[in-house]
Amino acid sequence: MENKLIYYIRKWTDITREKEADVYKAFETISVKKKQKLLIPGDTCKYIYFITQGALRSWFVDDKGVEHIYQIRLENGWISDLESFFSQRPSKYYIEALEDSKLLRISYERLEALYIQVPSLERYFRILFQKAYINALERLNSTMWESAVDRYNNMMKENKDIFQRVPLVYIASYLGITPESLSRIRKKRQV
Amino acid sequence: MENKLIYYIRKWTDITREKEADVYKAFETISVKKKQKLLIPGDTCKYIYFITQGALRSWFVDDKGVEHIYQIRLENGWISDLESFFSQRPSKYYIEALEDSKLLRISYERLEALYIQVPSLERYFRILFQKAYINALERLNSTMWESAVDRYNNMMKENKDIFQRVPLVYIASYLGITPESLSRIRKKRQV
DNA sequence: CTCATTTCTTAACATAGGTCAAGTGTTTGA
DNA sequence: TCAAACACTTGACCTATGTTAAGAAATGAG
Repeated sequence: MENKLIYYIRKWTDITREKEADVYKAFETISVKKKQKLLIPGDTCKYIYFITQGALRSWFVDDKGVEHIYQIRLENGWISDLESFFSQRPSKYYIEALEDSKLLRISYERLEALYIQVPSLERYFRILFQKAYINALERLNSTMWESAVDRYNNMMKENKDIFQRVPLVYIASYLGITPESLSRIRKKRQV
Repeated sequence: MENKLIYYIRKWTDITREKEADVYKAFETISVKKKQKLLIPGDTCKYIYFITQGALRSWFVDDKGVEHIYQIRLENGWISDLESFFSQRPSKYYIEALEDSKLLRISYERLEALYIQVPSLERYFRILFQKAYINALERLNSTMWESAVDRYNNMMKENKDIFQRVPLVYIASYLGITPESLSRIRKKRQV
């Protein structure tokens, strides 16, 4: 199998070849063009997406009309609005491709059925959310207590690939600062 | 059963009375006095704790010696350092009781065994972490994009009980501001 | 009941990062 | 292929929140 999804499930759980096939069959492959939107506010998020190739971002627009990016994801990551997906209620987020991308998607009903058919999947997602939660708390601590410069440096260290592929405006927003500030930080660094 | 843990598991999963008993037996009940510590930096977090009564906080100390609170939890919540617990590596956090409290605790090995014995528990924790992750992202967005005043007002609306039971110094840190700032915010409000 | 400690408030001053405005490259799509 | 849209930078100025320092109020242990 050419994608990493099955690879990760296999890594974290005991799963039979047969069940792997069930999982694989439950996902649909889709291709999206750069700038194509997978979700807009008001719509309910029908799918969660595993990225096999490409890059996507997710953001919301505040009352003043300013965009705030809360996720940037590359291949082998998941993207969705989980709150909308799991509650099956309208989302406040956009999801859009930053590059032409290839995705695996699964719907809410299909996933619920699959949890029952393949209990290892429940374990996989338990571990996935556990890690995601720990990461989110780390990002929270860093946003609350580190300076913009430190956050920039950390991201440079840990997600260098994102800087090569994603416009700085989006990275600035993801870091919680303005593009102007990011520009100044980068200027200082080079000296 | 007098505590809410089984209640929540029952609410989110299909679990038999027999398996409920297995879960119940796997947890130990402990009592802690106000100011008693359950975890200090350098130690590995041996347990996750479900609070049946009381209040606890968790924090870390930065290189300048400043305390940063990242969790405040009341009864019917969980508290732990998940990163240390799941990796079984040393923690950088403190956990301490803010009031005399009663807790249910389970060790890493015991929990891993219980997942196998009671698959519904895997589902319970999958849903728990899913919700926790969604909350952490909400808190992140609010920290990044809302003013301290808005964060204070939201917390007042959603966690009024915490204000009645926890010193403001801790709440300020949890909100990502100094006690002085919180004091100013509260003063303005009353006018 | 009382002294020590903890918690909270206030004020003067400092600063990181935001805002506004303008300008220069660089893609992109008709 | 060339205008329009996007991406990035720079500078002058502004503001929310931090820092430092002090004191008042509340709480708690002996």
